[in-house]
Amino acid sequence: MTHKNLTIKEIAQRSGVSISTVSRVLNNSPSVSNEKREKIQAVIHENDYQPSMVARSMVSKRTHTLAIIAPDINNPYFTDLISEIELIANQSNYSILLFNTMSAGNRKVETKDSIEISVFKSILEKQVDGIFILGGDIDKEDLSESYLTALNHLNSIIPVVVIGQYQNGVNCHFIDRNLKYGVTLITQHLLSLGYRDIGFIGGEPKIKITTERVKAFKEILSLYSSVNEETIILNDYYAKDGYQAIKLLIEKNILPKALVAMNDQVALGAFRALNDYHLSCPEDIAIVSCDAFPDADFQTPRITNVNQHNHDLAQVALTTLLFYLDTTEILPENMSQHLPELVIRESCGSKNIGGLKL
Amino acid sequence: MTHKNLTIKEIAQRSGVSISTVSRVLNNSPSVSNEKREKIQAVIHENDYQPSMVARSMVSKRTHTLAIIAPDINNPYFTDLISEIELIANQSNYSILLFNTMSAGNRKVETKDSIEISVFKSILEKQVDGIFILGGDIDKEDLSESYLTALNHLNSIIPVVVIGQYQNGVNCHFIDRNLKYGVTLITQHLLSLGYRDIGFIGGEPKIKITTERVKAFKEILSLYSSVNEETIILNDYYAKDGYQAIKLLIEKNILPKALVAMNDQVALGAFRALNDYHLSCPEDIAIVSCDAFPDADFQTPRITNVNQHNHDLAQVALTTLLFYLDTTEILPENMSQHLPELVIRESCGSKNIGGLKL
DNA sequence: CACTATTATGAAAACGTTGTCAACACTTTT
DNA sequence: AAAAGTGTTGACAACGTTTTCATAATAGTG
Repeated sequence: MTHKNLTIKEIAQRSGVSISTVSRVLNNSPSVSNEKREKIQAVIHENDYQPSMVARSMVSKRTHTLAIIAPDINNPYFTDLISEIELIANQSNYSILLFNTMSAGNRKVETKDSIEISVFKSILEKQVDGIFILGGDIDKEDLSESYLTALNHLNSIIPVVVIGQYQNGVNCHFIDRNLKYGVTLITQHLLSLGYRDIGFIGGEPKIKITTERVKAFKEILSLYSSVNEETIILNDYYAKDGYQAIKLLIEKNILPKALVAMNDQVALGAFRALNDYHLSCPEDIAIVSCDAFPDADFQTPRITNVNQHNHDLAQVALTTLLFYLDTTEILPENMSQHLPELVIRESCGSKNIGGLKL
Repeated sequence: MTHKNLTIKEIAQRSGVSISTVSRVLNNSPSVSNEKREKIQAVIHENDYQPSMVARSMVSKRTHTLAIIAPDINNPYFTDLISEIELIANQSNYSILLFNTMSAGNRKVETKDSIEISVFKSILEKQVDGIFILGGDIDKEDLSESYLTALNHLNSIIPVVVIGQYQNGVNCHFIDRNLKYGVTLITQHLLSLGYRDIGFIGGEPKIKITTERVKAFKEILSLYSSVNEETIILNDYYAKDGYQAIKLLIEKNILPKALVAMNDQVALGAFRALNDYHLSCPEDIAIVSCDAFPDADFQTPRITNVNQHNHDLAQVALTTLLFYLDTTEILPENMSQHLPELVIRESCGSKNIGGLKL
């Protein structure tokens, strides 16, 4: 803390030129004599001079910073997205301002005034160039009026890209997650293995990700079998919830032959509960998941799941946002993204049952 | 993007006062007549006016932003720290600029010029008020000369707090992790259960976290038994590495009776490998871990491990950094933090062996 | 050789705040 | 009644850049 960064003025003085000329070499303007350019560059280098982004932002109106709003950065789904966005953003010379709204996860906070709305204020203050919303309030089926106005106001000043399901009345750009396709894929896999008695576990009830998936699940299941509402247990997205779901099904004595879990964590919790009741997957029950997390291939049993290609999602989101940064007012067509991909491992019991066809 | 944020000038005009007066109400200066204050506040509210942090930073030299440099935000250890730091920082009105250096993890990048050094430059540019380094290059046993100068230069301008082991020649403030204590604790537990043939798996070889732990492991083990270097397998911090380690030990036919794993992920990978060889934990071998990750209690077997109380670490780190922000030049005494805590579950086999004492 | 392009340079305004200072209108003190 | 204090207010400099504009120096043209 003894040192301080020099200013362009001091660089100019030490190089014996004007501020303007230094600015020119900083911005690679061609109209500077080689002699002075070299001298200036030498001085810059000697003093480890870094131009102040703050001052630059002052005039350019750009902070080269993007905000990410995520509800729970301890959840692998979000960190996967965040790390991918961060990577690509850095390559395009943008930094990431991270806001963890804690509106999901172990340490979830319930307040009457949404944390997210107050986060919007901070973001406005910070004058980021663009904003990603990865989940949280935006996923609720019943958006509050105040949240909606706050979000639309935000979006009217700074472009917002939401990774999630489209919501009526929200003006932001949505990157759709193709939620239905993934569940359909994996439920179909269970069906094609011969399972008919299939339930669904995990996911918060009034959240779009959950409701959309459950809806798609019921649709496909009802084509081949009947839906038993009792074996659809919605609580939350974590291991404890898979555990609780299994416990409930067993206690009520309605454990089905197969289950679709919201994600790998829920599946993990389910495995644990089964073990505690001396049952095992896939012998006694098949369990698959809609959302792959990093260690699926190391769990016992290895989890049959759907790889949602979140990396790819992040890429599309960033491209979209960068687009809006420059070319205001024009809407791009939906960009391509990889479709969810079924990854067959052990927990579906495909090895045991062995390819019954539909 | 149709709207734009007003400036203080426009607020002043619409309120019929000078810029200075508006600035006074923004900063709660007492010397403003009630009449004008109310008028101005009304105008501010009507227009959703947010003062520009950029302009404020320009004059105050403070951005109210802290940077976090982490090597792999897909690793629960880091997200745990990040989310805790973010939470407390927000409460103190600081925002978090996140830099993921990808110097660890699945997508690790190797370059001749350290990514971290280039991150230092971005950070300098952004003029954050303080910096956290959570891991990465700083943990290397042999720090490169260029990294060291870059880091010390950075720290001479912006205060840096490192969560990690002290390094000679680095001037930053270090928050020590008490690494030794945790391994000692858990190794002692194995010893007290009667195990003598104990190995160690996981962790990158030339990284301080690893070397410190292995050293402590050897120290305590050698008091009661002999150390077999062959059963110490250092590769990396992830599930694949636990898997690989077990595979190696089995192939060389030197699988010990118990293993200390670097962290829960390594343990998970080890469980998986055992299963593939039709062995099981803890019946055939006990496996415990030095670093707890969220789902330890849902794995099969439930993992006996050490809770390092990382939350607490984050708290200390933030307090330290905030201290340096205001009171330059003075060193605070080490703040208290929770000691690592042994959590006995199943994977140590304590239930089977049942309390042999040392 | 005068006249116009072209290139290199610096002065000064602008960005949106805060902070210092002076000025004004009142009170209060002497 | 003059002096001194107190509470409100606005003008203006400052923060570190970029950008616009004018100008000086050089080269190219008829």
